[in-house]
Amino acid sequence: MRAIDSNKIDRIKSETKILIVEKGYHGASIAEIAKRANVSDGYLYRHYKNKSELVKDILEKQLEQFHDYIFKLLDEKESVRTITNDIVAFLFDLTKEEPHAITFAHMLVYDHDFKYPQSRHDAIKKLSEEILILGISTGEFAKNIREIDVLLTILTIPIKFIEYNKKGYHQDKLFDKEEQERLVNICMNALK
Amino acid sequence: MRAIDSNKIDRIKSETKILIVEKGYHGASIAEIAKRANVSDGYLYRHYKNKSELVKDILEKQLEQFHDYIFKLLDEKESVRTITNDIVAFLFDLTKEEPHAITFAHMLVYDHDFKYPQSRHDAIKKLSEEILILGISTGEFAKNIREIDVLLTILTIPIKFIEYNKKGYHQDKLFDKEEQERLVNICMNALK
Amino acid sequence: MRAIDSNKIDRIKSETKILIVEKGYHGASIAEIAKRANVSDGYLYRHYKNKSELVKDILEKQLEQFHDYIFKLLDEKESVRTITNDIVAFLFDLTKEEPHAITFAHMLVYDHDFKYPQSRHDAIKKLSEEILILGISTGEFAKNIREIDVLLTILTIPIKFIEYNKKGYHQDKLFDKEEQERLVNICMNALK
Amino acid sequence: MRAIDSNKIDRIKSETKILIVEKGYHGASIAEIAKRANVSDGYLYRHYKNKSELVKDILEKQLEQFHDYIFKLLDEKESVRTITNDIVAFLFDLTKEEPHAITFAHMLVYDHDFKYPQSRHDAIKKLSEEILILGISTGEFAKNIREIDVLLTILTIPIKFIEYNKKGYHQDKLFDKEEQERLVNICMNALK
DNA sequence: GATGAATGAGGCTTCATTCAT
DNA sequence: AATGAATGAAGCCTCATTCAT
Repeated sequence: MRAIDSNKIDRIKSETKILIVEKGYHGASIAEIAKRANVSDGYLYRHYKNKSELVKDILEKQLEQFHDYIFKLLDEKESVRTITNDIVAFLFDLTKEEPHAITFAHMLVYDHDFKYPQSRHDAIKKLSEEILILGISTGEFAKNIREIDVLLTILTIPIKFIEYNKKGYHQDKLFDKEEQERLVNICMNALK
Repeated sequence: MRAIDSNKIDRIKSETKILIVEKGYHGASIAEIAKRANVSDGYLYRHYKNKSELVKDILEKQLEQFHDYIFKLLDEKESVRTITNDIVAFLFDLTKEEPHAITFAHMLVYDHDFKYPQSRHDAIKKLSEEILILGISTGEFAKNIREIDVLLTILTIPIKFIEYNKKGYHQDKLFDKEEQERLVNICMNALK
Repeated sequence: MRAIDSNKIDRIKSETKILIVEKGYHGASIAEIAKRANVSDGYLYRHYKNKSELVKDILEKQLEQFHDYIFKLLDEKESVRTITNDIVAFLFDLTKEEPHAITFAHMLVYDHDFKYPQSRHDAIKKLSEEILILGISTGEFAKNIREIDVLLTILTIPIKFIEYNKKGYHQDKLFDKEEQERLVNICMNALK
Repeated sequence: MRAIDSNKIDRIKSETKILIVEKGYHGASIAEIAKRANVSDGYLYRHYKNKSELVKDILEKQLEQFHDYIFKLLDEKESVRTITNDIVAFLFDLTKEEPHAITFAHMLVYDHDFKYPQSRHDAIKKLSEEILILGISTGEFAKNIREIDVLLTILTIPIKFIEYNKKGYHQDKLFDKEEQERLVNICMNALK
């Protein structure tokens, strides 16, 4: 990766992600990130105000990519089921490519050392809202379903599924089509 | 000779919880915990080997209480629905009494600086297992439901519901009977 | 020892010696000394101003016993050789009874955390002086021998011999008559 | 970019030596060493893993220099007397240049807080061994002389002589040729 | 633009000592 | 008289950040 990617910033981002998953936000020192990225400690501060901003940038982009993908699905698809199915597929694929991606996000959401971006909070609210509207209009959701229920199921269950797997609960089948289908069913049933 | 002032230890535990919720594990310094608890810095180390042990003790007891409660429900109740209902009620009550309790646990589960207790991991696995067996036997669960699905729904959705509320998603109605019923329905439908 | 010796102070002294040899002056904490001596932490401070005084008292008494023994020899004996022989015998016997006694003294003489007693400094000076006078008068010493040479040989070599043995230099023969004789010869030859 | 200021490290080493002689290993705090060396507290840790390593490095180099010098003498000289003479001269010169050098070493040898380097232990054993062989072959030593006797005399007496002088025993003449000769005679006579 | 030497605030922890009981 | 609960000063060390080169 270092050989191919001559871009220092990319190397920094990549090593930061890895190190944070390995050692947590605090355990990931600037010195070690810089060393692994083959960059000087000071270089980092020419692009980011501080450690927190670096990490926020990485996380924000990862979440943005996820949220944008769902917004795009909402533009294209006409049923919540297909959207849910695509979300699960997206997350399964992401995990296959970057096994730590979801853990990375999880670790930071509850770390007070850097602030969770407001923009992502807003995006999640908007997504839940739009999915709710769609689900009601297509009749896939019961009448008393609310935004938070969408958040609790479609946007939480697939992510938690991946995390629990990594943590050693349930390891028979890994992220295949059958699991994917079961997850989608669980989510859709939940909101029916 | 003076008797051990058990208030002091209680104050330490209480302030530790609050401070960790406010500032995270790292942000919660021994010095500030001691100051808020009106106790000397060194006092803490007469009762706990170190910061990590103090926090682990608090967390473990809280989780143990929760898990034991569910084990008791499993002994007494005969349907998953009533158990789920009681779990939600328990968590709502806990949150009313100690608004930070669940956030506190969340913050630590993903912190690398101290190890999540294996005993709790095991307890959660056993709980999912037993609830699954009950749900299958009563016909409340579909045939293809697995342990992890129980974990993802009954043991995750109510907790996440409370967390998302605290974080400002959906704040109209707080933890009343109506919400409780809706959550139970979502969980039971999910696994049907 | 504890059962026989009901005297708390003696138990404290004894455990202090052992612990200092095991862990050094700093490593020997009041808490552990008190625990081993089966006495409360505070008890100690009813008899000694502080840790340093406790240790000084123990050391001083041990050195005093040694020095007084030599003064007595000087009163009784008429040759340096017999005195030297008795000194070596005394130190060998002491080491057999209390293997750590000499190490204990060595550890403290160079520890700045407590002051070496002036009285012992004076005693050593006086001893060297008197032995020198005797050696010159008996013709056992050369004319150019001085106090410090007595100190360097008769009062240093036997002690260092025991220490070096404990530290693992030369372990064939332990503190027997043959070794004793050799040491005495070395000292006497040195000053001839 | 700045080059490493080797003066700083030298200053640290120098002040560490002085402070340890003044106050002992424990009494010499990192904070005071840094302050006296006009360096930040943390600076030290960019060059040494911890306090113990810093001190060990200083001590080891000093002892190594001394031992290497003696090994060199053994290669070149053909009598123990000339070697002993050179050892005493070396130590006298060292003390004139660095009055604390020998005290510094003494203080650490008996301190439990940091381990005496095994390499130095081995070197001393080897030195005693080689000097013994030479002394026997030249007829300078009696037949019953052993390694430990060499250690007790040639390698101990000159050092102790300097220490006792610093401590105020015998201060008339300081480290001149006459004293040197007397010390050599004492050592050589001892082993004859 | 880039480096990496150097800083120093702040964290955790220990333990001799005090004093209420 | 004796205890041992409680204190808090002081120590070691880490690491994000700065800035001279």
